[in-house]
Amino acid sequence: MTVAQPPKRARTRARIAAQALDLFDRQGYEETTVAQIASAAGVTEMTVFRHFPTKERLVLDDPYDPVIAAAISAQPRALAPLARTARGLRRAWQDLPEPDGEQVRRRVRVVARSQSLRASAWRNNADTEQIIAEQLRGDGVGALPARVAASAALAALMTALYEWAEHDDIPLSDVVLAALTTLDSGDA
Amino acid sequence: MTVAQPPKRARTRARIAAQALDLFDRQGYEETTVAQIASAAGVTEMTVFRHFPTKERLVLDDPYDPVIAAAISAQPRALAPLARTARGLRRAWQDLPEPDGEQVRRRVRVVARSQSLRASAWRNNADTEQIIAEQLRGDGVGALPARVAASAALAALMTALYEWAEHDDIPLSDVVLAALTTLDSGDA
DNA sequence: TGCCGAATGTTATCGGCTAACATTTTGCTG
DNA sequence: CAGCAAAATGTTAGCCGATAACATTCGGCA
Repeated sequence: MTVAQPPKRARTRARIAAQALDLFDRQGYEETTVAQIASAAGVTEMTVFRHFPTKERLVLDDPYDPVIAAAISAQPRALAPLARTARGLRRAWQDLPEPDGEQVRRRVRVVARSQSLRASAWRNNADTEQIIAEQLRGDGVGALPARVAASAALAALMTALYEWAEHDDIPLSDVVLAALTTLDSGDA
Repeated sequence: MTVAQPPKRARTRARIAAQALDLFDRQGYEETTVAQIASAAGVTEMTVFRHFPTKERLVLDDPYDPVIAAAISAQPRALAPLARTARGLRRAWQDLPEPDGEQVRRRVRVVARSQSLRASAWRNNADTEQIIAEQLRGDGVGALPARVAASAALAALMTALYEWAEHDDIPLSDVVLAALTTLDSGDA
């Protein structure tokens, strides 16, 4: 067993993540202790940290960056930076698979309800923001407008997600679309 | 001594804040320990926490909310939510006193350089964001567009501040104006 | 089966933060 | 100016998240 990760590690990791999400959703993020999560998953605190570098990471993850950058780059350069970013994000969103409902919603809701987690989510977005900004700059936008457009667009997106998570009846795509339209009223 | 706060408390508080800013600026936020701050201020750790509820609050403060809400409300309702917010913020900014340079710049720079502080700054903004959003809603904007516009505008503002803090030569008002113009290209 | 390395457990420690209680300082009042 | 109550600070103890060093168990393949 020298190379690819065996199933055991993955199973433990999944167990921990599941128990964590469960506890977070039921009692709140701050109110849940890593020790609780560990014992719920039949594991030691130490093991939790070996699978997830921080408590936040039990909830926050993000693999979307490349898709987003590409979609933004594909937008016409004639557009204003913000419009280009908004349309790029809209496009990227369409290309992404609609996530499987309830699971994601619970996750987002946990984040939405913890001030500290929302803050951390922002830190998580810093990477994405930088990638967007760099993409814009490479396409001829100045440094400040690039960063501004990127951060504003991401803020809008996050806000949309949080709003969605708290209202069971709205489809995700509608909310995201509406948010991005608030940034850039033009049609795609 | 039953009523108004005597000068001593204020002096101690100021001493702590000053030493903290100094240490943060020189060695970074994460790298500075509350114990260090305390001892630099000739005081106990406990006392630091009695003056500032958390370490973050040694850097982050914000008294601007009311001005902002008023300025946004004064904008014409015919405008799109984002445009109204951007122009309101621009207006509020003009009404505020230009802060006294270096002191503020150091503070912002400390925040800009710490991912975790930037994240916390966002949490700090949550109040302002809500106030802006409520103002917009009261003026006839839907819930989602209101929140989206508020968060996007604030994100833009913060980004401008960070950019400014890292470049000694640019005047603050220029950066802020440029950022808000990226959101809403129309003239005021 | 026996072995090697991966996965987990132990123990100790650090930094931010809180609570309960003791002590000093402050500045007014007599 | 003496004395007193409240305010300000100190002391001690502890919780929680996180990290490090070292020991132990487990899992699968030769």
